[in-house]
Amino acid sequence: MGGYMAAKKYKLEQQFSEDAAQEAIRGKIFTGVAIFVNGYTRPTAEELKQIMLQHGGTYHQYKSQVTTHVIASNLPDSKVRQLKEQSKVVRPEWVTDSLAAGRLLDYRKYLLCPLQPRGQAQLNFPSARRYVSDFTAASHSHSGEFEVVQNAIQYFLWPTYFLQHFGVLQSDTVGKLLKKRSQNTEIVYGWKEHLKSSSVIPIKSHMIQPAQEPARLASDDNFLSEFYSNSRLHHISTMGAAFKQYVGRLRSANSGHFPGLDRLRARKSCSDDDLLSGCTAICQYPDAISKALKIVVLPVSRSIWVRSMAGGAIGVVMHVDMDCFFVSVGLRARPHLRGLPVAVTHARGNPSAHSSSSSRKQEYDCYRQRLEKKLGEAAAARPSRIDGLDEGSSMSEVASCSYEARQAGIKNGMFLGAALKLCPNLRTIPYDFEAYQQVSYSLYDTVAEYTLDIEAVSCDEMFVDCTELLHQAGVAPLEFATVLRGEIEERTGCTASTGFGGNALLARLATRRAKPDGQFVLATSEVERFMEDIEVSDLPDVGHRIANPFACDITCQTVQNNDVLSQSYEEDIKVGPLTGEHIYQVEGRVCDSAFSTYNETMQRASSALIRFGLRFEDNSLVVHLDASYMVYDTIKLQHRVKSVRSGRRVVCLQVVVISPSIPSSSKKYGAYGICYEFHYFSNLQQHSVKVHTKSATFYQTINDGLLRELNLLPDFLMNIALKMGTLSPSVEGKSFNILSKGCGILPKTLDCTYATFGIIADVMHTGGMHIAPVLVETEHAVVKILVLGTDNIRLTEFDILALPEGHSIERIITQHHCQRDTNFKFSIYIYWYFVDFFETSSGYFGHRKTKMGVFCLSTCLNPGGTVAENLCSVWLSLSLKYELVTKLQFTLMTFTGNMFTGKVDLCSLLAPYIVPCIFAFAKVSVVLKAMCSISAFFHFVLLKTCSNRSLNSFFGGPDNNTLSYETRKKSDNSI
DNA sequence: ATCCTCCCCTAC
DNA sequence: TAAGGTAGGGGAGGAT
Ligand SMILES: Nc1ccn([C@H]2C[C@H](O)[C@@H](COP(=O)(O)OP(=O)(O)OP(=O)(O)O)O2)c(=O)n1
Ligand SMILES: [Mg+2]
Ligand SMILES: [Mg+2]
Repeated sequence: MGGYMAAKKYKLEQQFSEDAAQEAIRGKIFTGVAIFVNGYTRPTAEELKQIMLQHGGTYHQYKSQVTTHVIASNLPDSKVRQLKEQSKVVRPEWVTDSLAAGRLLDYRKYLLCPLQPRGQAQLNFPSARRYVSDFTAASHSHSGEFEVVQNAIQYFLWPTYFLQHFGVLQSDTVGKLLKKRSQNTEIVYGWKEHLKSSSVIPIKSHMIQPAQEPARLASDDNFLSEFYSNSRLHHISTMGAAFKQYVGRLRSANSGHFPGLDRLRARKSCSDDDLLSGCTAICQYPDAISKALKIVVLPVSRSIWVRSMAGGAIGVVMHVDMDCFFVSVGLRARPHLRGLPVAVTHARGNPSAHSSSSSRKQEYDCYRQRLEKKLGEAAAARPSRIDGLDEGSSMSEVASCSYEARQAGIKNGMFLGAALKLCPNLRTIPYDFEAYQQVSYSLYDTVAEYTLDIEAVSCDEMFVDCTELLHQAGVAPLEFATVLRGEIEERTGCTASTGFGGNALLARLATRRAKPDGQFVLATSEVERFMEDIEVSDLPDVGHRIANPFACDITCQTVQNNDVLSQSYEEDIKVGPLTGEHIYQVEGRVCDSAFSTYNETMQRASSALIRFGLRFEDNSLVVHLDASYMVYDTIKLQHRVKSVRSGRRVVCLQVVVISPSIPSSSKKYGAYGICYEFHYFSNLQQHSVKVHTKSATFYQTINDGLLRELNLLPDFLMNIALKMGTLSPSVEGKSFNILSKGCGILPKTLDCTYATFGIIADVMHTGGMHIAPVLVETEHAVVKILVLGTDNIRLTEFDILALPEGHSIERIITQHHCQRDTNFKFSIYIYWYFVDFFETSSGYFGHRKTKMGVFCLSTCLNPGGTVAENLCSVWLSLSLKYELVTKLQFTLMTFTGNMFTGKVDLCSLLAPYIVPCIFAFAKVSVVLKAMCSISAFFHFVLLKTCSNRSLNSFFGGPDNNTLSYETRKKSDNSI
């Protein structure tokens, strides 16, 4: 275990010395050169990076628009084609020879592929202005039938956007090459041949409406619905989102009565002392931290905090997960299979079911190539899912397998063929998605009888904050677990396992120990020992890509050997400070993950893309197919987006293109052999557009834009889809957490450098635990007014303390910045800085960054009032209506940058304290110093339903709050 | 200095 | 036959 950390440390030290070396810049022969290294090279990517850094060049981790040269020693043709032409693909000798020569040599002698086109093709785009206004005009001619889709399509078709962003295709490289390839008869015939023999659903012309007519949904509605109804991944994804929503709905409808609690109370059997020790065993923090917390807390409201923090207890988190979920559900109707190895699959595992076993080998080849494309040469050495499979083996995936099957080594996600090799008498049962959903509802409903402090994870899994519940019911964690699991099994016929811990990560790890059909409490005192048995790869969110460099023994043993090290690290992904901290928990034997149980954000992205079986029969149809499929997706998106309320939007067009060099395609994946995927992004901040999805113009636009301007040969287009992201809840959204990372008007991350602030690091060492010290100088607390557009996009901001007294907010805003005719709303925004210390003595996590603690009141205020009046009204309103804010979540940051989080109820007693406290904070009062001296910062979390109406009634109603006007959008649209 | 964009990665 | 969908976090680096 120490090995990988040694390796990690070595790596970071190298990084640091590189940085130092960079300071002394030598010759600058590579000035203006920006390289990206693709695949294996000699010298290695790491060495090339060094050369670049030391000689004036730039090294890119990923290929980007400004990459001037791609360095590669050996690339498949398809990859060369994929690289855009401006980045000349050259051999690494160009760099080394130039270095040796002391000057930049002509790269053309070092081109990897002589076929590379030289000049940049000029594309003749119509002007953006005309393009958009044409589209708008066409849309308006169908008034009354508009789909109010906040739709990206036209922006993808906006030629200047392509020019700027679509390097790969727009530069004509791939387009031309694809075309060239298609003229190669062998390829074309191969492709057609394949199409005939494959199981692709061919799209017939009669399925397609003429472009002039209003078209319906997807080209082949049957295929789409059939696929979706059989796709397990689609189901679990959809159900996951649905249950997150469901919890929110339960919470809004909650009457405050929890029948489960009464049942628990009735059977209360343990004494208060037992209870207390049961809970504190889980969540007691080291003395130093408990003490520190009390320092913060006690001045605010002694009684509340003392109750919540009895014995230093912060919280008890429970994780619940159904045991082999799909199998358990399936076994309810098949009791005779209980105790046997069982798996849920589509195929029945009958080898004779394959008609042509000869294609199996081809299938495996294809699979291997995919892996290679994804992982590079390393794929060959890595164990893969097709190892040991033969002609008769089924490649149907095992969605879930029973614990008897797991004893044979079978795992979820394996191919059935491989599973049968491990366990020939494995029994397979079919999917039953409806039943899964019903059981899921029962599971959630059961837990919801006890508490609604639930964070849904998936259809079979959730986190539950039990702190309050256990205290109220007076039961110990294990007793609650017994009752709850009994009820779940009774109601669903399936078993669940639960784990308890002081935070979500520990709870999750505890569940793993508890399975199957068990429960496990991970006491604080046990954590260190427990973590000894945890591998890096056992941590959630650490998959093979992140774990690999740490898990690989060879790497660890060869730390001393430069060559081997750099080679084995060459392919590693970068581990940043956050991932590093996450991993550190294993080495440090600590688990103080800042996982929040209350990530109560709304859905912020939505997308749909099938990478299976969807193909086109002939070129003439592809346009219609594209269009209709896109319409399908758009509607699907629209439907979902309506329910999540989009504020800021980023839309992405995904285009799947089959690899031109590999005409033979995978049968398993329904002709999706080896594909390339392109993502084209567009930002819709300023543009809410109505798109008439049924007009002929719509199709024409897609036709022109996608196929002509992308110069994409239809033969190779597999699929296209839309993806909407960065959707943010609007003020009137229900049940939202305004402080969630990346949510709403708050930026996702805020970077400031350590050096910016004159911070005194007065380190306390207490009981072996480093506590972050005095962090904040008083002047670093800031109160701002944020001015937002109606779409929640920030227009401008003002520092309140720097504003003149006595002016109304409205006047300040209009005077300073915004046009009088601009529609806006505003909120008050309070924040302060703190230091994010990382362990530096060991050298592991040397990045020092400050982050920002944020407190935000994103509510409608009175624009006619002065700043002071508004602050006052916020305070009063909150005090009067304290139910609005029901939970206070706080975070304590330790010296190592780890965080402890906790939360307490806000009650009438506390609210009057906490609000002035915050403002005092912002106003640089004594309280600020007191609180900051132990480096805590607070998050307010609006957990309770917070409807627009209730907000308005608190803060004066919408009419007072929003200045009217209307012209901004319009003028933006007519660009 | 911070924001924005694009990408990779992970989980169920 | 088989049905490899999706949301969300992290990281790098250019844009502003
Ligand atoms: N690769 C995977 C993983 C999971 N699932 C589905 C089937 C599982 O039953 C369900 C829940 O996933 P879990 O990770 O909770 O696994 P199980 O519930 O099957 O087993 P466990 O007892 O380990 O929780 O999601 C799937 O289809 N494909
Ligand atoms: Mg499970
Ligand atoms: Mg699960």
